[in-house]
Amino acid sequence: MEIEDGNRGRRVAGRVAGDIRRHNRAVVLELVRNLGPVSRAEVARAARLSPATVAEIIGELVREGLVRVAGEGPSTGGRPPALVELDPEARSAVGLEIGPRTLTAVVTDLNAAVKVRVEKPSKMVEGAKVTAGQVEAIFEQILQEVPEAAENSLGVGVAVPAPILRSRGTRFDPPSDPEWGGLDVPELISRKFDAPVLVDNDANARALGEFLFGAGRGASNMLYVIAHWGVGGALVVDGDLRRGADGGAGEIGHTVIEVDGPPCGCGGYGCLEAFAGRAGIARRARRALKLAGRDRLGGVDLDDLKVRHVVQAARDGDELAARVLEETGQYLGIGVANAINVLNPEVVVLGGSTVEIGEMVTGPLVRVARRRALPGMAEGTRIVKGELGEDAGAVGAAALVLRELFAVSVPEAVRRTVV
Amino acid sequence: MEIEDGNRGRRVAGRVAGDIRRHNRAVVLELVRNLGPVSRAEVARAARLSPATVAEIIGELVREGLVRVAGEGPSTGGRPPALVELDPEARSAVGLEIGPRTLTAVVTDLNAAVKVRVEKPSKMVEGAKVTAGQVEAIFEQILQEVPEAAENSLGVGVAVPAPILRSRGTRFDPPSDPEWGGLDVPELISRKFDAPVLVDNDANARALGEFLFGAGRGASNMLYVIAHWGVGGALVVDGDLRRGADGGAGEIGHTVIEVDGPPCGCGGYGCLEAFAGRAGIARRARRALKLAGRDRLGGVDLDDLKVRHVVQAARDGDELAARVLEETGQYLGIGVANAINVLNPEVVVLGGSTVEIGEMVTGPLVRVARRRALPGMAEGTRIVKGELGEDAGAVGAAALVLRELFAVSVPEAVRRTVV
DNA sequence: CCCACTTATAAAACAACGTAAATAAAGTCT
DNA sequence: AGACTTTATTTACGTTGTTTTATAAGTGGG
Repeated sequence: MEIEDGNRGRRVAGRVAGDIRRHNRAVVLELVRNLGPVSRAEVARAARLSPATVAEIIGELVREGLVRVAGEGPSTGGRPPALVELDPEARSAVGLEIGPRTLTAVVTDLNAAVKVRVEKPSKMVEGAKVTAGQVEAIFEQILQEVPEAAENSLGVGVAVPAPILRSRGTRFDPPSDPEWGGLDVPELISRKFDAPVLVDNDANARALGEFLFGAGRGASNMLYVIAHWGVGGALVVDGDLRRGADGGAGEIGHTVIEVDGPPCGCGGYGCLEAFAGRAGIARRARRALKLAGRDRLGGVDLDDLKVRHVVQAARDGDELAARVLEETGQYLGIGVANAINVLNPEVVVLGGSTVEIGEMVTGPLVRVARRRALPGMAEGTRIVKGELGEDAGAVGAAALVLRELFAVSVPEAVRRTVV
Repeated sequence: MEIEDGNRGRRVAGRVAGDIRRHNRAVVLELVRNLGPVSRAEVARAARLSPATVAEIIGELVREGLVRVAGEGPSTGGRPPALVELDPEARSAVGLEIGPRTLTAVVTDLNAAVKVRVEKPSKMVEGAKVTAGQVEAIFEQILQEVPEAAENSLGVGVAVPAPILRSRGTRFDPPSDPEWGGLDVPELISRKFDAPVLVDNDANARALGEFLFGAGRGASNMLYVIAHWGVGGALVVDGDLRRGADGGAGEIGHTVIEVDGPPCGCGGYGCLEAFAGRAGIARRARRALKLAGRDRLGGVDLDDLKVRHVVQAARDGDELAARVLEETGQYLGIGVANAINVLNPEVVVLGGSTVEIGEMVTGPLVRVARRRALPGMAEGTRIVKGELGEDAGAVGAAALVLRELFAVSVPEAVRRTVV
């Protein structure tokens, strides 16, 4: 119900009765989801709505199958409540993560629990055509394993490793690969799978997943940080994922933490990613080894050194390697501290392979983030690892769809929907 | 209508019919304000509401005196429209800025135009008692000059140079002065002036002023930066001022831009403020002079060197001083670039005395901000000086009150209101 | 064991709000 | 002069949530 008008870009629109109903329906559904088996009366209290209204909405949800009765609760001095809960099997959602080397798709229930998982190798460097073929193959396989997937599904969410800017379309061109040639993801998927398609970048999708179903549940302000090949992020401000003016918000990886720092892949200098991205970690490791007069690490030549070798060496007790990882955490901690100062979130959720390295990285990360944030600012901030695990990208993509059901706030204006 | 509930901190609340009316009233009033003399029909189109609804709401606003008819517009082939516009004189607002050395109060109309201005010197170092007395004196003077101020006023906004955290009260204790002793601003003002009082920190107030009445008008995403004694900021995200989880959002001044940089007043190292705050500028100037083997600048001894001496020297052609100011702009530009990457705003508004130095600072600031933001990110971002001038703080404080009238989105949960 | 008291749920009367359609008002255009 | 257009107002109506009332189904004291 929000529109763009001539008012210099500000969105202003009136509301009608249907908007109230949509809002209250989402509020009730979200409360039923979160409070587990719960009585209508308690939902009414939590939502600040009258019992009558809540009863009617829940009746509607029960008729639609989204909510089911779940026995009777204990009496607290009166008639015992009839409990209701979300029926997670009522509908499903599909999430597809297009990674640089792999395609991962999941079919989830309404709790974002993975029910079917399909993975196919597909290196992006092989071009858009090849990836398109693999995407089609994935959806064929999904339909084979779950023939009713399309009808039962709320839609398909897609996470792509590139910004989805308002000023461009759903066509997806990774910035790292100018030869790619463009891939109109919704168009492609709608050929095989008859459901709405929503596309967003992978950091936003993961953030949304953690916000709705993972470590950020219940927070109003959340910062998500993903440290993988690059370093990215996404923001939840006052209860909703925020994309900024053009959809590019959250790019914490290219904030400068060293004015005259090393060059970064983005063309700048001293970006966080130049220190704590994969390439940056390897670069620092090589430099440290050279300074120490060593030309090998755990049997690997300097020129072939990858992050996994550094991790292995650190686990095997190599102190230099351990220090490189510690510094990685420290750099990330500074980036996180900076973002905490700007956003003052109540929770920071960390994801990505660099975080998965473990305590060697996250320990210093958390310590430095707390120490270098403005005193008082980070005290109330939890800094935790994501809960969505290895399939966070695909599950987050599914969350793009599930959000439509649960999100209380008005959905974003930028929705890339086909059919 | 938003409440805190047990749902792990997330705010969820149902809406009722009255919420619709409140929302639509604000939408209509905001459109009338922004579109100047405008017909009911045009407002209806812009608001996506039916002509009937808009007519009724405007009738209500006219009866209340907030809106008045302003002649007739030209016919476009049919009945000529009766134009309506905001009557800025209908009500007033009071804004008080408590600065480190000065108290400034303004009485404004509904367009935030200053009608009365009262200033009193009051150094915060003299303690809360003295300041309290001066605040009372200011309101006495206001009531003397405009006896009807209290009845006519929507309320009093107060901007204080300290974070207003949700976790603390309205009691205001500047972090720089532990001896201060606390000042309950709403309580104090309500002794003299019978109107609601809203308190926020100065950066938030200024940002709100620029957003509603100044350089940020019409934007949805805005970053405000104030470079004065320190460096601060505030955020508008998706059409509303955002304060973060605890009210501390926007502290751009203490983001780290140099991992091993110079110590900052906050206890950290390499913060933006350590380079571009007043103390940082003076420190860099002294250091540059020493390196150049000079012990004076424009007749001033190194130990007494203040920013104003650097500015004077630069204006008089001193190249070293000019370079110090250029670097100040560059450091600020890096901080702005970092925030642009995280927030992707459509406009950055600059304020504070350091920005007022002029092109010598803002030129490099804008250039560096554009160059060091992620490619593509800053292209659509305007970077401009604030439009509210010298009284931006006090006018912004008044905006805290005016916002209640115009703000379309739900008002923040944290309102410090007395009476 | 019964009766007063709670608590939960359902149903009916009611009030607020916006819309659609009809009507009136006041112009333009051929 | 007559058809058409645009703006504004009035009226009937539908949606939505609330309040009130009734009903169901427990608890607890005497």
